[in-house]
Amino acid sequence: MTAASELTDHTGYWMRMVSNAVSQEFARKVSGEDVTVAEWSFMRALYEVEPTPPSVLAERMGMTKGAISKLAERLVAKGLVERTENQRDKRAHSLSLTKEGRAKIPVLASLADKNDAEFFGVLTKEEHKTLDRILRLLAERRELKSTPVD
Amino acid sequence: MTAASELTDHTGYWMRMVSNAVSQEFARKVSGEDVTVAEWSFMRALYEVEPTPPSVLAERMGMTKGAISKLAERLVAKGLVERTENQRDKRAHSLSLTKEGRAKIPVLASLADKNDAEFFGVLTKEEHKTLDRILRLLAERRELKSTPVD
DNA sequence: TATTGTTATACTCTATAACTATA
DNA sequence: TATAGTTATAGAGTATAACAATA
Repeated sequence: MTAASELTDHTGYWMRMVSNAVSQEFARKVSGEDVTVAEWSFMRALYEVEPTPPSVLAERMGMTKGAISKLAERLVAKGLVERTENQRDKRAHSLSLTKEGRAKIPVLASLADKNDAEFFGVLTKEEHKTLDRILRLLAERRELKSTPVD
Repeated sequence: MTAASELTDHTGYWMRMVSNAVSQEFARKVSGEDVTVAEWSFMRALYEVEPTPPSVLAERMGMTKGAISKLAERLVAKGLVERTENQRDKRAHSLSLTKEGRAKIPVLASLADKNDAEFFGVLTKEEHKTLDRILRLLAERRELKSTPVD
């Protein structure tokens, strides 16, 4: 096994390349809705769940509290997310989508559908399903073992 | 088909999540070698190929000329990449790895192996192979149809 | 004029670390 | 002291656009 052959075998390399292309194109699509990819991701994580504290969101999304804070601030400013105080612990609060935020989800989801179709449409149904299953498996594993230092 | 069920079906969403986690961890690993993820990707693209003009590299990597220029500058400063003039066309030049750059490749590749093992080791051999094949297929397709505007 | 590449500028994403307020 | 969250700072990554040199 030479260095050269190893070089063709890095899944992470190809994943980054593909993921970047998908995200870049998706960014173009959602920019018309005045939303960024990270914002969509954040809103999605809040869809159809109970109001969620920043700390929980950070763990779920694999981001630091600081990053969550910044994103939340932007989304609150845009009127898409709101904070609700925690009566028991005045340090804490929870985040949830506003009515407008919820209303925007289907629009963004349909853009995501379109983007998925563009990029993954070349795959057979079977391949696409497999890819999806594997990615979710990996995402779940990640959640179990790693959130960046804060 | 409700909005809720669509929401579980975005491959791009999961891919971004997994890819970011993989890249972040890999960034930590290569930082000890004073190299970033994008730099590794760049160096990799130059490994075992003819000296390559920035424009070709940009297309191959799905990046703009400007981004390539900036990366190249940094790698030249680090002594890992060098420019060779083009005698026929004085506007143009080609990029290639220096001796030190080439020497660094196996080290970085072994870190990439380790990172891959950490993240994709949970998969069966068959799943891993399938994932790899699909990603490459998608990467090739991307190259055919899209390079960002410049 | 068209093309190769660089430079200037700006913005997103995200981290680390210091800090504030509350517990 | 410990914890929840914010803020300050910084750097990677990458785009767009204006530019310079050469063709």
